Amino acid sequence: MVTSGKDQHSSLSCSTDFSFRNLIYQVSGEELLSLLDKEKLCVYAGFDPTASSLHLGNLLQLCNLKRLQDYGHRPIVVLGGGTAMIGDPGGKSTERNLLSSEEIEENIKGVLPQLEQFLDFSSTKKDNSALLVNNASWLNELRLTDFLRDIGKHMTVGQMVAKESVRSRIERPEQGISFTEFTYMLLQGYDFLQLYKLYGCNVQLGGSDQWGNITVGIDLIGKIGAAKAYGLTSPLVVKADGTKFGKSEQGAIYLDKAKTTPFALYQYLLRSEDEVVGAYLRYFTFLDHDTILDLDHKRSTNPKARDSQYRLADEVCRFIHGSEETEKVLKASKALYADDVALLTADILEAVSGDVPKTALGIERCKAGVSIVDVLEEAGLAKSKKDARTIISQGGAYLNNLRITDSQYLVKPEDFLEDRYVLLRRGRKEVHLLELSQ
RNA sequence: GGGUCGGUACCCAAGUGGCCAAAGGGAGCAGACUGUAAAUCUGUCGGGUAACCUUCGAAGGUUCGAAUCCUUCCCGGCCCA
Repeated sequence: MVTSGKDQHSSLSCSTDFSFRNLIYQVSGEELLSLLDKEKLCVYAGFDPTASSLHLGNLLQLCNLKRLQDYGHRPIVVLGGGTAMIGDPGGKSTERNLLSSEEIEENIKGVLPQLEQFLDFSSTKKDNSALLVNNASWLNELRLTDFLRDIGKHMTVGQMVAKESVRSRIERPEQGISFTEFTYMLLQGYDFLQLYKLYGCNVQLGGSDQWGNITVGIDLIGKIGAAKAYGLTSPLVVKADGTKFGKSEQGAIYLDKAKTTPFALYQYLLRSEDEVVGAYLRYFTFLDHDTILDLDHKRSTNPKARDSQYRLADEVCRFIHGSEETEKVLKASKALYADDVALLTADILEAVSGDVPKTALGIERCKAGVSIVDVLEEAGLAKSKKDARTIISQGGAYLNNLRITDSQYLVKPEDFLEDRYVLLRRGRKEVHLLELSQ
């Protein structure tokens, strides 16, 4: 289908691009694909502010909105200030703890600027500048009796119970589902209806777990608005072992650099498995098809070079944190993972010191020598002294990229490169900077 | 409310008076091999350098000695009302 040729990308149709990238899991109405190519549509995706930052799990929908904007469609980002009050039962096996409105308010403050950075909201861009709305603005105004008459009347309990998100919870009596969460789909459906009424928006994007909620909206628009609306879901993004993408052992990988450093984000992506990196390149980058196919080819012929992983990490890091930050990360990654100690100049460490967790060590204490075990524990690289000893005895502790094998080792001022920094590392992954202080 | 079965470390799950910090599996962590991948293999996996300390739903009790026996309580499943 997709042939080579340098001019492909610019002339590529929207639906072809989405198909190539394997972004289409379910569509309601096949004609949506041709509409995407022929007309300028208004599309939306929602994000519930359940944390104070977006995370990698949200990235796919953000990229999709951006792609569609690039093809001339108008994206609407719905911030779920209202729906976050209720909690989506989808994807959860047990009842959620409700967030307070203060927490949601805080979360919105964090998420808002992030959303604004990924799409073009400038009004100069003729008619498809992005729009950001908070569904609290209509949901919190909604009167229960009106809602039940106008919306609830159109849905049967049978339909609602049949939705996967609800059924899976009901079938397991020990989990159950509250009426509150049961109602969630109606609120999301109402969102869609509102957006249709206010902005003529008739396409909703989401992950595959959103399908049930999206179809509720489509039904409502059909019944109340007497219009045709569409839904498009993307596949669930998973890692090679089948678990959800975007979670590390420490927790979610956030897009906020205060929560997850650009360095950590870059490293996370760099470690993507061969089996899935091709999919990630399609999902999360804006590279043209030839480049992606070329990377596929290189990966199968010379996997050792890890071209795909490097490119993925680079592209995504640039997209999220910008080029300047990414250059620093590249430099840091190169230096910190080099076996050559000579590369570890204080300059480089200085440059990366913002990207890597850091602990101060007093010079007076240091003169007497500080046990490596204590240092590892204080830096948080080991959760206890025993853990620190274990790691040392197993050969997983490094000081300035040299393996420490003696748990009696004392850290002294001369270990500090140019009297300033010591680079600690646990295993292959976790690095920490020690800074000499007065 | 009655009956009954259960609650063990991050999760699943053995253990039913001393040999139990507690089998086994999974996850995690580290190492080897590699490519900062996967698979595989090895080690580790409550805290403490150690003596030892804290842990088997909670609190008491019996005993030289309790995860294991007794009492009460809390929580969950199933059955009956």
